[in-house]
Amino acid sequence: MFQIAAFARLGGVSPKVLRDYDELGLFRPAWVDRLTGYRLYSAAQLPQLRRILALRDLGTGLPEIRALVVDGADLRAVLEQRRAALVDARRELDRRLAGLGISLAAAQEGQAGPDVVVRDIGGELVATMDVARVDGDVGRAFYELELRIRDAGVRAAGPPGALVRERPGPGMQPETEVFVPVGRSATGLDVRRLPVARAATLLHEGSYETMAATRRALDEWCIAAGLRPLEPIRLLYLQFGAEEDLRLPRQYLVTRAAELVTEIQLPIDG
Amino acid sequence: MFQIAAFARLGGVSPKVLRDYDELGLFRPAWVDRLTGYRLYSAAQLPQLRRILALRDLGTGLPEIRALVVDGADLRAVLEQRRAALVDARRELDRRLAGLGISLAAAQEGQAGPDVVVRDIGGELVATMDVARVDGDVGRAFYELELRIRDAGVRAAGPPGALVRERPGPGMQPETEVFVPVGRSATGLDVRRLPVARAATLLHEGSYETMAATRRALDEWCIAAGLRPLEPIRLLYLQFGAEEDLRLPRQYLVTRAAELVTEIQLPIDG
DNA sequence: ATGAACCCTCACCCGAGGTGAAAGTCAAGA
DNA sequence: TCTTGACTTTCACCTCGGGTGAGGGTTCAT
Repeated sequence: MFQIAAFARLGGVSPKVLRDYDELGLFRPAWVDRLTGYRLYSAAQLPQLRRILALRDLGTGLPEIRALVVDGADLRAVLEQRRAALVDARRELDRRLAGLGISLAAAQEGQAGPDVVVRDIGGELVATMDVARVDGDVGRAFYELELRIRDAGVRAAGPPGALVRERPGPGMQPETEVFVPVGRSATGLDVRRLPVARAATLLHEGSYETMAATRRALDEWCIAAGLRPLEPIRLLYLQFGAEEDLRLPRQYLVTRAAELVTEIQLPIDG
Repeated sequence: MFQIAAFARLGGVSPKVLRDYDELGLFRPAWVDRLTGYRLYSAAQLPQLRRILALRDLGTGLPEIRALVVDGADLRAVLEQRRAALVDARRELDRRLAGLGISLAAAQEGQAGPDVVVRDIGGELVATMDVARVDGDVGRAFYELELRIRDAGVRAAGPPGALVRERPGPGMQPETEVFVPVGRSATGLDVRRLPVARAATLLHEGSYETMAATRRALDEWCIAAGLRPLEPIRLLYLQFGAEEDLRLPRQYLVTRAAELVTEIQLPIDG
């Protein structure tokens, strides 16, 4: 029989871990001295501890390990699930490393890399208007859309945006649809829910005239990260200049071009 | 200006995170209402938040992010360090996935996979004896070594083991050296410190006659995990049968072959 | 005036342990 | 027999990056 420190050394863990596992009912000592409370472990217990540690290294939670080791739950199901989780983690890791490479290359030249954030977007209820309906004039499309929203007695619930299909087909012009988040549907409005999607997002600061460069940087980032960009992309006008009678919440208005903030959201596959 | 919930949505975080970052001094709202305590954020702050989130996604700790973003520490050094950490994590992840593949294949056939644990070993002070000095008789080598240790007035500090060079050279026989951990050096003993190394470890239960199969399983595991095994391997006799007058701590003694426990430690590269 | 949707602080919870205090146990050596 | 040092025990509190909920204040539209 081994005292706790000796056994912990054999297992490659700390005594505290063994005491915690004892308390959790996950791994109990072979013998506990009634008088002193000393925990004593046998060498035959070591393989069992090793199994627990192997599962733990796979990222299995302690309660789940207990279900497996103590209650005899289905090992294969858990292993399959752990594999899926590890594969996901690996993909995520690869993406981070690729982005890091770009940031480091930029840092080499004293610049800052693009702060791309991959996250889930969408799910908002929005009122939409196709820009083609007003001769391709985005500004006027927003104006008309706001007018309609006001007429319908609805309030904008967030910053406005646009869905852009950059390559709707060979030789075709980009198709743009503008939208404004709304709280509820109403007659006279084209209201639908934006699909939820995973997207690589990058902020563009300043004039819209320099946005193409930011758009390209996002594309390059995605390609480096091994992500396949999808259509349509989304633009979110987080801070924009507009006529006062666009009845958007005041907070999105700004006058100086340098203060414009636009988010480019590039949906990705997987 | 945005209230906290709206700004949190734009950043893709929860309001609690923004409040925590404020308290940490990591990211403060552009304006705080004196009367109500309401935090108000500007769109111009969003890029800064995104930078923080990008660093966080790389696994940078919040205090370190603060050093970078608030105190203007050296970004490149941190990025390099993060890259090293991520590369390490990726290697670890690949290893776990490979081991998981073996376990799943075994589970497919209703068996249990080998519970290989990769960890750092070594660093102990040991008294050694070359088995060649007693005509290759391992049992006798242990006996002689124990005798010497006793004569030197030293106590064994742990289970005995062996260093085995399985392929010392083309056409050569394995070379074995036995050792016993000791607390201190003494005259008449060959005492040295075992080198610290990263090793894939696997327990073998039962008779020594079936140990070769366990040894092979460990080798296969390493190859699948893309690890290069090194020499010499270490065997640790965690529970063994021996004559009573080997003055090892009583706890390592056992009589029945089924209760023998031996750890095979295969040093690996990286 | 009232309800809904915000906001504030404060306190506690999670996992998987690390750290340290106060006190008990045990074996070897003087 | 006494001391010393290396063990052990329990208990409580800390870590990190948040989540959750209570209790109470504010703002806005109806």
